[in-house]
Amino acid sequence: MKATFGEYIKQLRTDNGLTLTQLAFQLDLDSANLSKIENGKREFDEKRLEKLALAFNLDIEKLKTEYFGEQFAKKMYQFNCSPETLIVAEEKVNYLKNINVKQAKINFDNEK
Amino acid sequence: MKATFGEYIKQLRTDNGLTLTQLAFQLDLDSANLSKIENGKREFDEKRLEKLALAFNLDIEKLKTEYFGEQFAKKMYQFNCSPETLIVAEEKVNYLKNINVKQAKINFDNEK
DNA sequence: TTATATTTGTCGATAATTGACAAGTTTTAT
DNA sequence: ATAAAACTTGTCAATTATCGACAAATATAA
Repeated sequence: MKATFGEYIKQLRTDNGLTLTQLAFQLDLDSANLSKIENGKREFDEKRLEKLALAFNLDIEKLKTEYFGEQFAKKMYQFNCSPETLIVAEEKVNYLKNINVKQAKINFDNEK
Repeated sequence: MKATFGEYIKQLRTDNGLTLTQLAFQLDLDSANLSKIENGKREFDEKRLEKLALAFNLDIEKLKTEYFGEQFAKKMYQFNCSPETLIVAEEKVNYLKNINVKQAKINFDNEK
């Protein structure tokens, strides 16, 4: 596993024999900026995840997992969060999904 | 558990019998903006976590856990991330801590 | 009602992000 | 060795996001 998403992209790119310019074109990016992304000097924008998946025929879900996983890790490292943070996050995601389901049900019932 | 950090603050505030104006003052905030935070229309800035902990005599670590946990949950919900994301995050945090420890050791050794 | 508390809308200032280009360095091929 | 291609770095203007501040509207309570 690569520590940073930039390294991950670089790996993909070189493994597939692409130049910065070539990949940057597919991602609708300046090659100089892609270089910075690969070297951790800029963020990769989530709006380009789809294009990245397309470029290398990757599962978008796996890519998202990698991408957001790293974002969370960076934050946690930066602010010295306890591991408990992730457990809380999990609980809260479930809570969010639940209230959404319930709301959808209410809406559905009301439409009848 | 409250789903959003705003609700959590509101709970704390009302439980302690404070008005928006009173708490906002302690947080160095406009009461109107605190209201928006409580109602999820603005973000609570992490730089104020300390003041919040002070205002209610809370453990800053627990507060951070709650705060960042919710941030991650929101992102995951918004982008429909798989639960796997959190596992990846955990791995990556450990990885980040490790390389930092190693780097510190190298620096230390080189100083000798 | 009158006062107090809360919510909502808006706007300008400030800060963060991004795209773009130039200039530099490194790598590769001949 | 040198020329071309690939990569890196620096910078800056433009865009975008965030924030503080205030006014006005609504809700709550005395």
